[in-house]
Amino acid sequence: MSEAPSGAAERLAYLLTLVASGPPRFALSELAERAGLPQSSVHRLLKVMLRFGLVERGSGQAYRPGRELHRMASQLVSRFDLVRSAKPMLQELVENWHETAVLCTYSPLSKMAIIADVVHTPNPLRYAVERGGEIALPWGSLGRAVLAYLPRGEQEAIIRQSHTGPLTGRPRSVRSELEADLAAIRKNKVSRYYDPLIDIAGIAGPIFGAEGEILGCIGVTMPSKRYQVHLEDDLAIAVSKVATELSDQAAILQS
Amino acid sequence: MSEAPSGAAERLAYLLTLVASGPPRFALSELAERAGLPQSSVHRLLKVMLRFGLVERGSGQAYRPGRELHRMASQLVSRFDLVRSAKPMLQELVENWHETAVLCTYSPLSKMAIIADVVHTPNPLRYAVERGGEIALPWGSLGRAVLAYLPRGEQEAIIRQSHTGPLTGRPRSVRSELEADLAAIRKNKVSRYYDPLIDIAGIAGPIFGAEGEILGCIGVTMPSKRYQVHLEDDLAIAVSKVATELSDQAAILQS
DNA sequence: TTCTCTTATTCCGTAATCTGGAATTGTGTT
DNA sequence: AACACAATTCCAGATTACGGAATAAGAGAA
Repeated sequence: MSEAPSGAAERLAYLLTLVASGPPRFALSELAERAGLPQSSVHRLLKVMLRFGLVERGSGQAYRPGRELHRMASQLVSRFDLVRSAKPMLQELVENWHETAVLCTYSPLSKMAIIADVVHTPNPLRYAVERGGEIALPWGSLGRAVLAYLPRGEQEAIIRQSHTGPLTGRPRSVRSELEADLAAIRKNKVSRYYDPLIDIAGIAGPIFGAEGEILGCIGVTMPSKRYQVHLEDDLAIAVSKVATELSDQAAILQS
Repeated sequence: MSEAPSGAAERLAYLLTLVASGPPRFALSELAERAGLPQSSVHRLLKVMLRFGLVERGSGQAYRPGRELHRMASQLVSRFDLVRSAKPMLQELVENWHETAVLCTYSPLSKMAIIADVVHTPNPLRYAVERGGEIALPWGSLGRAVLAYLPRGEQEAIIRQSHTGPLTGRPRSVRSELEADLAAIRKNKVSRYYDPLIDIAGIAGPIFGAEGEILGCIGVTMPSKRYQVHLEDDLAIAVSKVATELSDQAAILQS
């Protein structure tokens, strides 16, 4: 998606994603630059979006995401709001296990997991996990909980195009090893990750939509030292339980 | 917007609104029919939306709203979720005044107010107000609370194109009368409506966004007989207070 | 006010893309 | 296997998109 999209339809879709994830106020030229498109073209498309209420004019010459976009958003969200449903579960996990609990949603466009919500551990030693952060799929418990359940083709593409770890800079583990890990995740319905080298570990469970597609994951992360305490399966079971519960909710509310 | 949109960009935007407000599963032919467009054209556009994750394929040959669309939605909603913020206020209004409380959001596209949430009165005599219902702006306290704050041009267009009331079938009140009512609403910051003929009455307050644009309104509706009880300003003040509070929240969270 | 600078908007010839009916392929069913 | 129905592809005609350059409109300063 890094090449400039061509054709009015593609460009509109592209601009829409930029607007939705961009600031609440923006200039035409700014959007044009972010999009890598000529201003006159962006202007023309913006006029269409304006007519459909997807963007609006703000004070001065600024643009802003439109009310129609917000309305569409709340329509979709009201059907099943993963973030809202998961909130109490994240809190409960932290309550019971004193480790940072994270909810990720998978973005099929960027092929990454995006941190949708976090509840931090009370422990002062913790990672700076922030809402909106992006997680590459081949590393960590969270990413792999998602990766394991993507369709083969998508998996392939993701694994092939990412060669060095985001934190370590090391080449990723051997292909066969990763495959085995993913198979294990599918078998146990839980993703465990432990890397003493960069002192990070975690346990995560996948969340599925109404048609079995992977929506994201929920899990806990911690320094690898503290992971020792959780070698038993009780934390894994707890994580798996909330993940399943969220999947069930998604299935029910869509049917 | 009833004429079939022309041009790829317009059509994509149009399809997007249909998908977002449509069922969680749909067929191409079904969407084509709803859109009033030939299947082959819809198919071509759907392919683009597919590439951007705005729609996805479900089981069988079904389509469904895409995860990217959901992600965009939760990004937007997390900034300011009017519906969520208003919920406790609606409940409080019903608690204190025993009349049905309603939250509307304005849709600039359809130029109507849409019922985003309702908490019903415990009283058995009540109107069947339902979430998702559309309200024409020139009638009732809710509609007018919005209409009063639209830009002149938009107001004009709406008033001119709607001639008979949705419930009564009567011609709308004289232009000058309506203008005076709207001016009064702007002055009092509250919209009062009382129509014994169709036995309906209500009080509503406008909700504004960060840049002063009207987002919707919150109010109470009741049979006109019970309205007598609320002639004093205390209910109006209560309604106005929650409306202002919601506007303030919107302003803060966007800045 | 008037001037200046910045940013948005319009213009317009070129040509790439869109268009939609018809034909084809695919899917699920009897 | 054969059917019905839906999705997908094809293709020639023409509408529309394209973007650089010119113009207009705002914002800010003097």
